Amino acid sequence: MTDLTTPRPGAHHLRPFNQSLPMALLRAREATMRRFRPHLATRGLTEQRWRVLRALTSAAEPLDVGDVADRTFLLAPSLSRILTDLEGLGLVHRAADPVDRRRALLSLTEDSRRLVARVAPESEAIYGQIEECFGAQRLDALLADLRDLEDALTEFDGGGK
Amino acid sequence: MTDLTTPRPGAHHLRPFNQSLPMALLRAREATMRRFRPHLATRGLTEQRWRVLRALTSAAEPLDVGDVADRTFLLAPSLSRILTDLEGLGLVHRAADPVDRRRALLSLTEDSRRLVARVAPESEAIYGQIEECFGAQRLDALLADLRDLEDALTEFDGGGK
DNA sequence: CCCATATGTATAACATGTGAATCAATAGTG
DNA sequence: CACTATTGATTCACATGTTATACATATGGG
Repeated sequence: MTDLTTPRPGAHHLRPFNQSLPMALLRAREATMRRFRPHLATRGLTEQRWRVLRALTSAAEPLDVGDVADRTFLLAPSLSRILTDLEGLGLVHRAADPVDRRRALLSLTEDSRRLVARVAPESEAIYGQIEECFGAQRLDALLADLRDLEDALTEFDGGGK
Repeated sequence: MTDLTTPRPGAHHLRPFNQSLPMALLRAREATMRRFRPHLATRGLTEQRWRVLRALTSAAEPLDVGDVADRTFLLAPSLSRILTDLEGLGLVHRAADPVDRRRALLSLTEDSRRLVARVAPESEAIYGQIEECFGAQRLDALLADLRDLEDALTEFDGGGK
């Protein structure tokens, strides 16, 4: 039987790449999102739009674009387009910060609050199914490991960015 | 102290979404890929192109497009574009399957074998750094958990797709 | 006050993700 | 053999990811 895991001298070795970390994370995420996407789609929401609404929902004060970018893990160009769309749909209100007019202060509209109130329970129900499938305690442990991994990898990247 | 984790009756509950599984997976993956992307970029490779080359490298026989899609976890439209690019760069050879002329059989060129031979060791070195940061055993455990999660979530999706 | 620099957003350009539609070739059926 | 359904692959349309760039406003010296 051929050994696929041990490097042979003189030959470059590549681990079977189903087992590579980036692929594993990608596959796990895709399996997870497959549960949520159809549900969000029925409300005209994409995953990213939903993330923006959630970030604004959980904030007491209006947030500027940079705040939302950090919390949603969206890059500025993507976020800029998404905000334009959400504003067009009447789900987000944009206003210039009176103190620093470079900043745009973002807040939810009444429509979007109602939308969030409808979507949130269904979304939590799906999350509950996932906890049930995988085990709530295991899921918590996995989340902790993922955070540790992120911290370990980010630590030496220069910290700031 | 405000309880942020228990749903209150009458109010929809949303878990603080840094703690949500999709976000955790996204962040962990991004932290990981930040390590690999600059390295691949110096060779003119994107993450996805590299996945295609790896899939073909690890296969003994030429693969058809569907095989590569499954192994790389790329969707057909993305893969189709990437193959066009890779063919244009002289890194992949496309030939019609003589038996079933719908299929395109894909194989590496000599150029791409040389490229893989140069990139693979550097890529493995980065992987080694990650193992060092996080701990090799912990990493293995994490990979196993991720696979379990994927299996648990996929089990009831209808199996086939 | 003027300038150079830094910072917050937005745009541009290209590659990929995602779902739907298309097209060619094959397989099944009568 | 003709007709239809299915399959492998591509193309289309649109949203997002990613990097580099542009633009406006602020900030900190001279």
